[in-house]
Amino acid sequence: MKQLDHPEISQITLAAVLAALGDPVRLEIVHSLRQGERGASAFECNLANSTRSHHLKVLREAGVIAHRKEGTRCFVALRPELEQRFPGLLRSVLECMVG
Amino acid sequence: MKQLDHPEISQITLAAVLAALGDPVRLEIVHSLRQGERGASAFECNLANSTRSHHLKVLREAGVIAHRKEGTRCFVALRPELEQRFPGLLRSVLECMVG
DNA sequence: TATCTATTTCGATGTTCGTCGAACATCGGA
DNA sequence: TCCGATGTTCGACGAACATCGAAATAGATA
Repeated sequence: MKQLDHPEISQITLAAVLAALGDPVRLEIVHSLRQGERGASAFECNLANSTRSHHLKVLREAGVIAHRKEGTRCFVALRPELEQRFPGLLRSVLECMVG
Repeated sequence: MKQLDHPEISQITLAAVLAALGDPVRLEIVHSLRQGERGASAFECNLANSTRSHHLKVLREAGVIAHRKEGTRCFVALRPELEQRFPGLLRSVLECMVG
C-alpha cells in the first residue's frame, strides 16, 4: 500500500499554509475536518473527482492535512503537527469561519 | 489628493485575506507593519517599485492594509477593522512569524 | 483472472500571479 | 513652469493554478 508523501514539519512554511488556505474550496474542506477524519469522497462539493484530488494535494503538500489510504478508499484529517509548527493558527482561522 | 479605494468591512472575505497573506513578500510587509504605520518606500525589499506597488494593492484590496497618500509620499498601516471582522486572525499569523 | 470501485495522474485549456521596465500621474520646490 | 521624487498603471512574459474529461492505477471481490 503505497502512501502519499507528506512534508516534514520543519519544511512547512507559513506562506505556503496561508496560500493553501486562501481558497474557498480548500477552506471548506479544512472546515469540514475540524471534527476529525473523513473519507475523501464525503466532501459535498460539486467538483470533478480530479479537481477534488488536486485540492487535497495542495493541502497535503502545504502540510495542512494528512492523507491516508486504506484499501481503495482514502481518509483525510488535519495534521496535528501543524499545531506544533504554528500554534493557534488553524484554530484561529477556523474560528473566523463561524458565520 | 485622490485617495485609493478600500473595501468595506463586510466585503472582506477570509479566503481573500489568507490568499493575500500567502506570499512571502506580503507576509514580510505585514510583519513590518505590526508596530504601526510606515512609509511605503521603507520596506527593504529588492523589488521594483511597480512590484511593490502591486503587492500593496493586493493587500489593500483584500482589506489587510490602509493606504494613505500625503503629498508625494504614501503611508501604509494595518487596517484596524480587520480585527473586528476576523478577531485574532492577524495576531495569530504574526505570532507564527517570530522565527 | 476478470471486474468493480475509489482515487490519482495526464493532457488540455483558460485564468491568475509575480515580476519587470516603460510610461504616466501627482506633488513640492527651485 | 519646469524638475525631481514618489507611486501607480500598463503591457508583457513565464510560471503556477483551477478545472475538466479520459486514461491509468491499486485494492477488493467474485
